[in-house]
Amino acid sequence: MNAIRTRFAPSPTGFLHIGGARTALYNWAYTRRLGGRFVLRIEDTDRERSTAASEAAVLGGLEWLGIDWDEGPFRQSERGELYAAAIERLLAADRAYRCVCTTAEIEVRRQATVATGAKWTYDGRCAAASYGPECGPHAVRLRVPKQGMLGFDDLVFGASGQDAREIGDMVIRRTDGSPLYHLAVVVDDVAMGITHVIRGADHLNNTSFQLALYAALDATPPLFAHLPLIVGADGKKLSKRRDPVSVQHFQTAGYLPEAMGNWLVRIGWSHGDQEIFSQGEIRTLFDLPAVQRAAGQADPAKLDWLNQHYIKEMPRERLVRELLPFLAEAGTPVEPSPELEGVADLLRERSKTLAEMAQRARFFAVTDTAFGYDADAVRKHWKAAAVPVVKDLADMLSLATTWDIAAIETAFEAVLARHSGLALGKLAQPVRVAVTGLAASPGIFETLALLGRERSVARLHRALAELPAT
RNA sequence: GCUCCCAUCGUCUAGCGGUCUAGGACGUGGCCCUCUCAAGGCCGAGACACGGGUUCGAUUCCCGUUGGGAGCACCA
Repeated sequence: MNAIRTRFAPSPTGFLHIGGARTALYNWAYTRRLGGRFVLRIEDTDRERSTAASEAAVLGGLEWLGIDWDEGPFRQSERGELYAAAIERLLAADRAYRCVCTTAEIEVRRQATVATGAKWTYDGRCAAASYGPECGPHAVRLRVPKQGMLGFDDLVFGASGQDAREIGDMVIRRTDGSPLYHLAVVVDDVAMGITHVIRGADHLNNTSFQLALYAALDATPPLFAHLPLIVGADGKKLSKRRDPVSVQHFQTAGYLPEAMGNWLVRIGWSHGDQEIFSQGEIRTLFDLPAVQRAAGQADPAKLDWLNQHYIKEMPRERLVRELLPFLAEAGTPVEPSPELEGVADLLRERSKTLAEMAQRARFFAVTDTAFGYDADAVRKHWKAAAVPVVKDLADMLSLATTWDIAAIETAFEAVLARHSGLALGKLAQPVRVAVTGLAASPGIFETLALLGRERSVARLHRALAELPAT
């Protein structure tokens, strides 16, 4: 049996959309599992809306997600002769004809038809006229069968298709000579030997017309698999305005590509009760029959959970590498160090995103004099009664000969005992405020250990000198 | 409006006639742990849209209703 061939065919009209990303992921996974070839094709026939920058954004998004392709990217804007030749062939075989109706004329007739409550399809006025190339400005229309069923067996939706007479003779070449989307798609899919077309369900209704195109081109249609759409949090179509839709948005917000892929693959697909899928599992387990038919909502909270899961599992070195740009972005650039790795380790259980982690790492990345104190934290924990205790601790720590968690804990215990068995919390919280400026942070011993003796003591002294006790 | 599609907890889903007092996960409420925040553990609330059939038996099959979605271009 021959290897399957699939394709992902985005329009570079913005950034990589999460719906498109999922379509690409499904195509990729399906193809990889079956050992086929995955083709990337840029549908940029709409030159108004297509830019090199957005094409780069789409490609970059795919690469970030770990989706690789075997052929392409091909650009439809570079394949015009192919479409022109196909249209000429259809014309020569009388499977298409020239139409001199203007859009204004058609609009009048369309209105009249719609007014009767009927569905409009082109009325075939030019169908029998046999206009030649010299008929003046004209479009080209495909002769679509007027009876019978243009049906297919969708790999996800099952028996699909519609009555041929619902379709009408569609334009395949504009008056300006440019080919229409459907023509270009079908010609390309035939030329590229695509065996499985896996795409969004918004194309389900278009498929019948494309089937007519395959027939007119004497080509065997591929198998089709339509994917339910991803809808917004309100159940409505994703809106660029309301919903975060671009993959790049999530990337810059500090989400990991594996979390993104895991999130997307589970919207509309499942494998029993399994929730966590590595990239490798996706490509060995994904299959079309398990794809859902109902549109699914993208739940950001689930993404957060997934992202934290992958942050918790990530090897220390890579975590730091991923975190670095976010630290710089947060205004606290810092060089990699064993201490930073330690900070990342403490923070991985407390961060949903890398951006959040960078914020939490601020206490470590910021210089000892540049960081500020959270007013609420100071008011709540920097009590007059605590000041002498903190002072004691600062003295004790400044004399410490070893600096590790055990030594710091011992110092705390000694100070606490000296102050008639004060609870640890009464000391830990003011120290936390002095050293991080915040009421919440990783464990206080760990925090001090990573900060080092110099910085810890300096911050305690600074707080003692500057903070108003209440 | 017309054509097509879809319908299990708030969300993603398991379920492919009896195994369902409907399972899991996220989220959510409570408890435990605890120097804070998390993480973690335990417990809880939470759904088969509705109405008809078919069947000994429907979450599962069929038909309506309702609700949602998509498509109806010389856009892609």
